[in-house]
Amino acid sequence: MTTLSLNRNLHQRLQACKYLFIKLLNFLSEHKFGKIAFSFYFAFGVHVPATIKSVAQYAGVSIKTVSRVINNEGTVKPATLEKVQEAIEALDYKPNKAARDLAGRENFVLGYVYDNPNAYYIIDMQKGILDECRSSGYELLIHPCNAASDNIVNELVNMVSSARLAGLILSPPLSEMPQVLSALDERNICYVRILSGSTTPNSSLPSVLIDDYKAAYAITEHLIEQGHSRIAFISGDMAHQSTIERQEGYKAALKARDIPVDNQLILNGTYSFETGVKSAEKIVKMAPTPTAVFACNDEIAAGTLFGARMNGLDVPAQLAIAGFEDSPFSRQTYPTLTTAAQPTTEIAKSATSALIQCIRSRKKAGNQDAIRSRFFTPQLVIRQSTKG
Amino acid sequence: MTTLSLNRNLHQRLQACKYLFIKLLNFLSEHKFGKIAFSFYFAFGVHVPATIKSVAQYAGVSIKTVSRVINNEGTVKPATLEKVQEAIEALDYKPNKAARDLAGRENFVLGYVYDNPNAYYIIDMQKGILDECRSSGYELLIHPCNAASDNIVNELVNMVSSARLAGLILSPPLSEMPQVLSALDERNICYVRILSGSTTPNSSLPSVLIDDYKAAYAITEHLIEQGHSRIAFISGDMAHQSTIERQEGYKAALKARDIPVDNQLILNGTYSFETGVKSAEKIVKMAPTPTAVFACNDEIAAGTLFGARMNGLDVPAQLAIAGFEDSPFSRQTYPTLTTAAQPTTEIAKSATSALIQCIRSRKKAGNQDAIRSRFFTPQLVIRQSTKG
DNA sequence: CGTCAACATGACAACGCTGTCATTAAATCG
DNA sequence: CGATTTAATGACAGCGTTGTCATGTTGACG
Repeated sequence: MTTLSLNRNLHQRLQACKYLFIKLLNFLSEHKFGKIAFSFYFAFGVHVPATIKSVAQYAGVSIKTVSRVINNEGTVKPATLEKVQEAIEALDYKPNKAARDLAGRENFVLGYVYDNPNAYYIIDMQKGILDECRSSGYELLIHPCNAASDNIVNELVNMVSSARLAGLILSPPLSEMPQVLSALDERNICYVRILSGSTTPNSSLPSVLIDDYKAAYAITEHLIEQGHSRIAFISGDMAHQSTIERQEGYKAALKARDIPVDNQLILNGTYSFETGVKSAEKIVKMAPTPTAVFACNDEIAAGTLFGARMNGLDVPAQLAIAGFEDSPFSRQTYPTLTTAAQPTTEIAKSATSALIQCIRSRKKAGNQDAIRSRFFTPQLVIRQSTKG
Repeated sequence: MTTLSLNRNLHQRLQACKYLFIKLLNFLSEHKFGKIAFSFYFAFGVHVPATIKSVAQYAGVSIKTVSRVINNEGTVKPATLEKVQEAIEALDYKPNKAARDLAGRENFVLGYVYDNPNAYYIIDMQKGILDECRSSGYELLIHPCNAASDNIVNELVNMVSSARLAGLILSPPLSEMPQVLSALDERNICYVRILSGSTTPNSSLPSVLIDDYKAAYAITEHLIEQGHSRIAFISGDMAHQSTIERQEGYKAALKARDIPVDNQLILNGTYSFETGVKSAEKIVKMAPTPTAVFACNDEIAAGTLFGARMNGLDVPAQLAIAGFEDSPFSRQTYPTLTTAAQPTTEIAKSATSALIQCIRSRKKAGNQDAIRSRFFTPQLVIRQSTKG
């Protein structure tokens, strides 16, 4: 046997040597270097990141105690805590996410799922989520998808299980799809919803509510104050609750001023530039022509502006246009667009922190803090497109 | 001792029971259920994902062989391979990323680092990268950052080491910053660069090259063909190589038609709407007034359009405007903008696949496939803003 | 039909952390 | 101030992979 193994090919022999050598180095480092910052440079200039073990050794405690410190378990004596924190600092220790994920039940990864053609919105959302993630040690998996796909429920569930996600951030329209929500509930998956509305949904999970109704009311009110009474409304996708809320706000504001709601002035569409263009063409043909348009978002509004101009209409003199969302390009049309600004990055942060809180409270069975919704109301921003 | 431990608090006792119970269940599942699809539902409806172990057992091989199959190591007999693949299918096995990351040297995570205010570009890039990642089992970490920050090099290096990234995708301007590149090289970090140029950079790492020069040449040529000879050029940030390439292309096209390059017609700026607005104001004051403008990107072009209109100029009759990039909003201005279209999503895919290939070839020391650059040339898209 | 590569496969120790439970130190109480 | 609870800490076994090395197995060759 031994003679045979001596005849094995050179490659394997060399590997064996290397292996032994590494063991030797590890042994030496463990027994000789004591309080030296392992994290710097090792023999051969190989960077060896600090591990929980080296921190424990440096601080003179067990690895479990270090684990307690980094997980904020709270059952560590102040003196010990300080020692450990010093060690962490000194060694520039960063917990290995893979190891934590493997050892623990859930991964420190959140998923952001969206189906939204608005690039600016997505970028702002990502920014807010990332900010919050970084300060809590979570990572973010982004997942653009097609909400209309038949397979969307499976797709999401698979993603959660295969990436072992700790939780999901859902923005509209996914946050408003019952089949998605119930599938997640069934599998006990944590999620936070960002959605349109003003009342807390009946759910044990957190939500961030955007009061589109109130903002749409304010926009409509503003148009009325500018002297308009024939105000057209261009809807986005009816699958988005926001469309409905905005329409309701529009109607309510009209009613409050005793202006009858004329259903012919309400045009259906999607959240797209094209909808705006097409709607503008319909609007110019109406008689009497509306003097103002409230478009469900800035993209539609920009399209409407485009269409109005193609038809030789002056904005705002002949047609006032208001959008919604405060996309950068609402400032980049001529004239600039009146709109409602929502603090997207703030909303994202708020949602993310709610989600993380929810995940944490789930881990500790007892600690069922009341889940509270958070509320935001987009603010009216008056620009050139409605100011005669 | 024993009596003492019997008096321990109830909580700990219960946990001990639970622990034993789980062990029992595991034991049973291992010794009784043989070829049953463990992955479905376990006692108590708890979903237990298949592991490499269950696959091995199902297929009647060792876990190492399964590992060989999922890593495509190629040293598995066809018959065995098939057995294992069947087992994987049957159990719906998905390798646990955390475990792979922990056991292996590098994580299956790529980083996309960017500092770019153009939301559409970022979204398209993300989409392409994600597509490629999904089909190769990688994950994506996105990292928006500030390239002008003093600390940018440290920030990136820290990110790579703390998330144990396998590689980085760099888009401009980060892909063109020597200090960033050399820091990454020093630490032997794999990256792929997307950058402006037409010649392969001197590097052992892959690049994706965008031939801005050629595209800018084409745009300028188009303007000349429309009868323009006084063509202003509005630069983006000079820190972007693309700005320089585009300017060079512009100059070369002029020279080729014997039109002298007038440096007064070249305006400096940043890749922003504001730059366009301000430049338009300077342009209308020039005498003789330029009849065409080539803006370094669509955002500047949109700003120029805005500024021109503010000054009562008709586009394209009095001033033709061309942009660059084919952002969606180049289609959403009135008139629509002539521009150069780059297939951003394709570029992202190409870059990502190059990176993954590079990472793989690094793992196997011998397999040094030649690193080849990939080339893209943005294509001229003629729209209303330059067509009298 | 023994010999010896080359090929195929397996046993087992890492990887760095958290969960479980045992143990020790500190606090509380009768 | 000893008994007993409670707080703090530690020892150690996983978690699901991959890397290392050893051990079959096969096939070509003399």
